[in-house]
Amino acid sequence: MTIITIEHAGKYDAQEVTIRGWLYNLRESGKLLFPIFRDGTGIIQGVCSLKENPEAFEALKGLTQESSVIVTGKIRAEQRAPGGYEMGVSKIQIVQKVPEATPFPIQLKEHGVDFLLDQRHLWIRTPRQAAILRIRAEAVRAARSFMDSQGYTLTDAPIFTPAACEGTSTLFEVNYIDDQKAYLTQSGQLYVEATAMALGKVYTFGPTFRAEKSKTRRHLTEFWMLEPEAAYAELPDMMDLGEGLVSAIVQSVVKNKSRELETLKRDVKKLENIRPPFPRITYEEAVAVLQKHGNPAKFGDDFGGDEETIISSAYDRPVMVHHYPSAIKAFYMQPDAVRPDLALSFDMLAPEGYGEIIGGSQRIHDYDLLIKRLKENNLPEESFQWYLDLRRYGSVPHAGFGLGLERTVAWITGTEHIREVIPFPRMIYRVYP
RNA sequence: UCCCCGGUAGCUCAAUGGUAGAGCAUUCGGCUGUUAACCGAAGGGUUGCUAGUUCGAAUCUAGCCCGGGGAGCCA
Repeated sequence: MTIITIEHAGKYDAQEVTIRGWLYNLRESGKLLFPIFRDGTGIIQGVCSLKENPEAFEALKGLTQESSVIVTGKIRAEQRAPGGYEMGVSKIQIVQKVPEATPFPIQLKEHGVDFLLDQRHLWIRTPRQAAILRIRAEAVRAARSFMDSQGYTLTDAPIFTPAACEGTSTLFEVNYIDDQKAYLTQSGQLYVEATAMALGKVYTFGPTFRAEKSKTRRHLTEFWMLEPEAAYAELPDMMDLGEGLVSAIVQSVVKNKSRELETLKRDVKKLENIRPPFPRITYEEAVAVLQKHGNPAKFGDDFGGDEETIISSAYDRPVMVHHYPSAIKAFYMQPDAVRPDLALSFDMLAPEGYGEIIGGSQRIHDYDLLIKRLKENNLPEESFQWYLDLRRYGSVPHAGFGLGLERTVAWITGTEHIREVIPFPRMIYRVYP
């Protein structure tokens, strides 16, 4: 018997096949049953009549939602079935029946966020969540593939770090061995600067941790970040790389995950536009745009969610804002040669109000300037000795950025909150399941 | 840390000072083309916790607990 996945059911019209999955729903109509099966790749309606298949009918009748089943039957085109195909069930094997006393908690109806997050391990079985996770996987695959194609080498940064990478955000402290303290990384950037001096063009892609007490739809305490870094690269090189990377991710999802985008009812037209070149405006131009919209922003302010939305909604693709004031940016960013009060930095803002998905910059490569900035920011010089070494031994101009995977996937999938685009979100006050 | 909102049956919600209810889910019965099927019946409650006001509190007050949205910070 041919075992198939539901996504390919249409190719087996009029053939008898076997599907291994779960009972998604069951409608009973007297001597006729309409089970809906899912197998992770999609859902398909089955039909089973008492008259034609009494054995299968009795096994299926009253079966509980999410019971695991192996079903065999003939696939046929059927207008009345969701998806256009249905299976005439002739044989069913129940792998495990969900007990009536403990029915599957997630019904085919609206549920509250709190409940769903407590049931996250089961919530991911629903078609919408499964589609999002498949798109996330495609985004990761496309991102790696693009970086590799551009000659970047993956050099993973450590997750345990001795001290703050940027000195600003709150860190998760962990007990290391023998009473030593260590911290969970909040960015692989400093390490990737080191590997860039070793290998030229590199990136790291892994989880990062922020103990900030942020409670917004754009924040997780554990999220994934892709951080390229290239020796001899300058700010415009990174803006080129960023728009190439984001375009590659989006186009790859559009091309290979159209079924999932359809499940999510995402407007694909908006994604098809996402191709280079992306608009680029300076920070000062962005402030002028904000003021024109009646926003009280002035030079020297950092942008919040409202500001990002105003700026990004003027474009149909991500916009890159560059040359922010040094005062509101990280200590390691290289000042502009002509306007030393501005940093060679850029943020990429996603359309439709999804906010910042990339933050990047050219890094300070001069030893004395870096020392000065460490002091200005009250950062302990001794913790940064290895980082300063990079400026002692053949320092070169270099640049990089960090791309937030969840924010990018939230935008691509049109998901309201980024907690839905990671299998098990870690948020302030929520580390279960 | 601050501001706002919420917590009633397994789930989604109603009841605004006077007997705690509906739909879904579960159980039982009915139905041969259902689309979160439908129809009939049953079981299911320490109204987040504590104290107070009151003849009487899900409802009013205070404190606490647990969530959600946003700000700041950031990806």
